[in-house]
Amino acid sequence: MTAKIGTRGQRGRSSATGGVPPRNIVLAALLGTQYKRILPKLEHVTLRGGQTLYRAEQEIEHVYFPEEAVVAMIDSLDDGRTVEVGIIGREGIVGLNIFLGGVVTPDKALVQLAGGAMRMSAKDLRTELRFGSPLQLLLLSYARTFLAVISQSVACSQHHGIEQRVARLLLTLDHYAGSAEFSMPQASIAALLGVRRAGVSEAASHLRAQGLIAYRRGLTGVLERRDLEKRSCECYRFIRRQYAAFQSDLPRVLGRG
Amino acid sequence: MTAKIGTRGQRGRSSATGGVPPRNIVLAALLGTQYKRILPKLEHVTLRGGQTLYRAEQEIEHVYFPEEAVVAMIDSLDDGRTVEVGIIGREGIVGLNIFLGGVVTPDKALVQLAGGAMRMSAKDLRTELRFGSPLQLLLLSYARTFLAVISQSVACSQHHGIEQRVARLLLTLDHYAGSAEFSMPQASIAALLGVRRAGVSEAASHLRAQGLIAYRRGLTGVLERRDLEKRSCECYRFIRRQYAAFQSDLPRVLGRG
DNA sequence: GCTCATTCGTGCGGTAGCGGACAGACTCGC
DNA sequence: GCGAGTCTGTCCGCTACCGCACGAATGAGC
Repeated sequence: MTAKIGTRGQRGRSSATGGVPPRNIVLAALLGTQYKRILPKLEHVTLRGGQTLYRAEQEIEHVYFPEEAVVAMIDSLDDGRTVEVGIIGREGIVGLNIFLGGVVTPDKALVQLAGGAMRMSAKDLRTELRFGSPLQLLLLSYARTFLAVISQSVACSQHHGIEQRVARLLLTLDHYAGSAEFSMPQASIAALLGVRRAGVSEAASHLRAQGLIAYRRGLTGVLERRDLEKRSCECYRFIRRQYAAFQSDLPRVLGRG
Repeated sequence: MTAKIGTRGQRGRSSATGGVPPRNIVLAALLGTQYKRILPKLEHVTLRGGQTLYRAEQEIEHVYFPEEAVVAMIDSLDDGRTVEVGIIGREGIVGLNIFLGGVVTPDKALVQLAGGAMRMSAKDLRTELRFGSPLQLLLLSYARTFLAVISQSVACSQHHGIEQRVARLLLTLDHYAGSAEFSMPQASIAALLGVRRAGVSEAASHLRAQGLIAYRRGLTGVLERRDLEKRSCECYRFIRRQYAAFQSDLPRVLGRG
């Protein structure tokens, strides 16, 4: 039952100085259009797990284009209870609100899985957006995707049980994780789902008993994606479909950039 | 206990042919900029309660700028269970996805309170957006507001009880309703919150017992806003704050249109 | 090898909300 | 005035999850 859990793998990181194609797919989509111009404004950073990128209601300084890193957008209530409203990996952008004309973020952004990301200052992004076209359209399209995903999250937290949601989350993290295992203690899962850690414990041990996942002391891995998807709620597939549509729609969106 | 509930009031409606300032605040914000040009493309319609404006995954034909009408965006799961992800009245727009470059809507749009709305064809909106500036910025800002609201909805459905959420919903409807009472059977409330009607029945009779609301046979009215707000979750205030910020931010947003 | 912080399993009583169901009350149409 | 349809109140057993709490296992640091 401890299969596959051991030393964690970490892939090499790309350089910001060109040559290597960007790992973040939003940036990759800009290859051949704006990418060369914005490249100097991009900076490569390594995000640590647990790092807070944004605090709620605070001014945003940078937008992030994750590579291996995975970031959660988290909404906190007055009494301190939390819930995740979106998981962002190499298919997305952290800092959508800047693009949407805002200055602050309503949510907290917390790094879930350590790894590399490219970032750009909010100021540069605003300047860049004046040049308009490709980046603008891309971000509009991403906003649409994100809106659909978060909308599904409302239904998910209303109607789906803990075990299904744990399965969904682990599938999502596994999808973005560069390695077979990733660091994710049950307490973090509980905070993301907005439930008790004890509830996560029960769900996780149940999934482990069926051989779908493996974990020990915060190191978690998905063993059987297919079967785990069956245990997950429809939301995982829904979200994947949204991101797939986002990507396959890019040619149309950027068509006459 | 049946105070104030009787014949329902309905205010007069504005004409699309100019003169009268628009009742939808997004349109109103365009006065002096784009409004005159887009006016001929706007059409006044009266929306019936229960009317479906969009079905999920269906192509959007019109965007709506509600006046007295109130529309709910509803997410449905495979098993038919539903939940509301946003209530849109005269402060908003139905059809954000078109603006965001989409063609279809992920959610269903269902008219909750009958009333007037202006509408524009999706095609005209797309054309209009090419001219850019004011409308574009306005919609970006609205998208940001909507994102914050829906994000709070996730936390709300995860952490708040039925009674609090019923209070929140009724406050919201009352805010948009032109009349003191509005038509809203418990079954509809239950569908919006994604809970059993029986649960709504208990919550509502509890609130009524305290004299905060009144209702009979689908006709509901808020009697004591202040006290009802205390019974509601923080989400109501949060949402009001977002919309207030949206409005007070309009000068900045449109500043150099 | 021992210590200590972290992580995980588990148990208990309590509760909110579920699914299903039914009866009473009201209202509209005829 | 009557029947049909709608809306609301309520009841049942049941499950999922809560809040709280404690002990055991693990692994990292010394």
